[in-house]
Amino acid sequence: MTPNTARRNETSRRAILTAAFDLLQEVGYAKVSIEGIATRAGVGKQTIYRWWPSKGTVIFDAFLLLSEGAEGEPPTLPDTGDLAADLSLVLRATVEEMNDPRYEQPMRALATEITLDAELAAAYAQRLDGPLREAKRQRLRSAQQAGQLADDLDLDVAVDLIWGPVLNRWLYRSGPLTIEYADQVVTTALNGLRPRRPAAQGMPA
Amino acid sequence: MTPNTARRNETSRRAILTAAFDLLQEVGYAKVSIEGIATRAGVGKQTIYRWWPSKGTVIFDAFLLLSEGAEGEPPTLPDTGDLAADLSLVLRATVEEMNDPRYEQPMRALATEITLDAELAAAYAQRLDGPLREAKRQRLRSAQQAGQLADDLDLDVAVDLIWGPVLNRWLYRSGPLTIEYADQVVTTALNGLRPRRPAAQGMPA
Amino acid sequence: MTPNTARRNETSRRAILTAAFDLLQEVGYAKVSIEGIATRAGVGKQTIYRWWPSKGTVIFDAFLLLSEGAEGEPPTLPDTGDLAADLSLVLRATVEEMNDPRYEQPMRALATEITLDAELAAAYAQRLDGPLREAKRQRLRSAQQAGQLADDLDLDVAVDLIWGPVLNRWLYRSGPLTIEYADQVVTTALNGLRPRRPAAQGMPA
Amino acid sequence: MTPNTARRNETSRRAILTAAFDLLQEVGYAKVSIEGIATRAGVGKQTIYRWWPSKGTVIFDAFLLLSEGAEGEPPTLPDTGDLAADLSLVLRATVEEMNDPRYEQPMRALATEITLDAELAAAYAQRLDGPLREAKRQRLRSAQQAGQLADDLDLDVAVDLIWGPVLNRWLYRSGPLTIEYADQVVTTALNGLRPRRPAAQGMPA
DNA sequence: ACGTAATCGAGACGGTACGTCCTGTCTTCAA
DNA sequence: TTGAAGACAGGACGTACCGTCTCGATTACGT
Repeated sequence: MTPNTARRNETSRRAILTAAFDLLQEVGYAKVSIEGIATRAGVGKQTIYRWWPSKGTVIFDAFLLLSEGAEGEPPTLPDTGDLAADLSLVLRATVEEMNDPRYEQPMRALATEITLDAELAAAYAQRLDGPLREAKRQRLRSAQQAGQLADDLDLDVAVDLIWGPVLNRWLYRSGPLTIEYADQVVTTALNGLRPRRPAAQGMPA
Repeated sequence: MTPNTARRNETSRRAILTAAFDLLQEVGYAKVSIEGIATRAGVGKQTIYRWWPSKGTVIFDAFLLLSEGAEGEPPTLPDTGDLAADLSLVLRATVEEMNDPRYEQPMRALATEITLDAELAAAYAQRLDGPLREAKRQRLRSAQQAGQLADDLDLDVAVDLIWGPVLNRWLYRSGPLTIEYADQVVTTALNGLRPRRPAAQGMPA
Repeated sequence: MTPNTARRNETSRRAILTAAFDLLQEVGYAKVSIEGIATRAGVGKQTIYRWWPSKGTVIFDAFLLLSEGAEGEPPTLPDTGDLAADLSLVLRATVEEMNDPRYEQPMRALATEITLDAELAAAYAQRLDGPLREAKRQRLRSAQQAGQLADDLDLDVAVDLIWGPVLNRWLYRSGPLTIEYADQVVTTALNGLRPRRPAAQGMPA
Repeated sequence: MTPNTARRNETSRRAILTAAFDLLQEVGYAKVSIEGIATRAGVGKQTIYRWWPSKGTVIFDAFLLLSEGAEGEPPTLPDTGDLAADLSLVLRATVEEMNDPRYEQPMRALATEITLDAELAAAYAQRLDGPLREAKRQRLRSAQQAGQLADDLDLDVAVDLIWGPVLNRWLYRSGPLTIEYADQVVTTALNGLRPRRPAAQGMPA
């Protein structure tokens, strides 16, 4: 039933994923069709249907292909000891990527597919977001061990608190997604909404 | 050119929006078509195309119809003086709505449309999310004035910090969306990620 | 279920049938597709599928359209009193039509469809061949009444005996299909295979 | 270039031809595909494409295989001296074969291919119909020499006159194909359409 | 109250894409 | 080297919808 992966044509695979990504960028998610991807990739439609069950999985794999180059070495976040600065650096980069016209359309397409398809969401959580999220958690853990974060802090919640607002503002376009906003999120998340006595801030590393 | 709204058939309008919402719930966004909505509503296709420019706006209006009942009195958040408790109450309700099978599919459909269509996102920000967001801001402002929140806090960032993680976890299914999670987000957002001297908690500055 | 014939677009109908006939002639039956007919006719595929259940019925109707001009007055065979001459005239015309490159491919296509589809064969017998066959029968009946044909002759068998060999030689290409052959068939059918005393032949009209 | 016939796998060849014939019978010409034949025969597609240039030639060879058993001794028609009786016998058998559900679909498929493909028609005339037609001619020649048929009779025309009507009625389903019809054709062909003095019948010239 | 003009349900139309089946070619691997 | 297996580019299938259009039949106005 499942086709023999061993015989798979790697050239066609890459052509399909590249075509899919490029088309997303050029014409936008709504106008991308399997037929269009096949034509652009110089491939028969059946070759797509043989290996991918849905348009969403093609898009997903297109992103996987992008990140394949960096495979081997798992991603890490910078760790200078200054947590706020490190987080700011990373979050600013995220914001810039989200504003990059080359990635915006494809990323929105991926987000859409994940929103609608639970299976894809699981795959995303495991294969695309997984390593990155682990790096984020790791950076926070390091800070926690240095006494810069609360001992009882749930690191997953912490990650959500920092990256959630940014991702959300991007998806819903609920406001300008700027570097300043990123910094505000970092600061506010670190300090909390409540008033804070100055003495409590800026503990030495 | 623009159709005369005065002559619009209100019965058809409601039938279309109800049919759209019901179909989203029953068959999911991907399988909902204008044609299907028209048939289900017992309406000609042209009647839809005459009044709505896209499927997304139909879905949007279907949500507007839902919230029409509560029109007149703008929404407010509870204000018992205990900010954490009030936020927890509201966020728990949000979580429960997101987990309600009656609303999940339609809400995901709306989120999808907003993600892909900037115009729709603006309409959403203004007409659907606007009043609610103002209520959230208002509750926080009230707390701020009572000295429970930092003076220099940007209330929009604060709203994002509280609701962003939840909305995000729901969209991406990046983890279980429970009442406990809602509470954790509230607590962590209020206190911040940094260690906080116990004495400093819940005390006016 | 059946579409409303009243709303049918007559222009499209003629374009489809003309395109079908022309394509048969130009590229041959095997390479004619519904898709090709639709494109050539400048018509959506659905417009063909809406009104015709199969490629065969389209081809059939294309022939019907051709003979629509002559509708009204039923066809008749010439009746000069000289049966052999009249039959020869008609059969020669048939042979020439079969050898006409404009009609050969379409006629072979129609023959093929009739061979494979009993329903189409019935439609052919009734609507396309029917009037013509009646005319043939009528000419023979006239001769029979004039004492030129056997009293107990079954006219349907007689028609088959004259036209069957020609049609068959055309279909199977079992030999050259010439005017001489047509005449031979007429003479042989009229006289029979058996030897015939000269006196029996050439009865005065 | 041309595959080496010596190395050909006879088992596969028979499996293919048998599968083709069986499929024609079971699902009809329109639904038979090379792919289907290969699967049914337990054979790779390439094995078919290697040895046959078209679906028509496969079908043709399937019929050849059927008549292979009788190879060696060329077919003959019965010759009791009573021509009418002998022809009736043979034509009745033909009619029965045409009405046999086991052969009808395959024979229609073969007829279709011959109608559309001149090369195949030539192969048919030579290899499948050839010997049989020669037998028919031979029987008539024998009768002619016995003075039962006209001296100047063209035997090919005579064969067409007898078998043409039957084959035609079968292909076009223009009427019931019965034993009675077969007999009528024989009688009418022998006697001709013209009136015949009773005394002249069955008498040597 | 009455024409008249817009809206309505209905659905045909030219199209695009779907997901499937098949064609004829090619490659891989076992015998 | 042949053959079974099956991937490949490509073309057509028959279906579902798109957004536009045309058809009467209401329907609500403005006179």
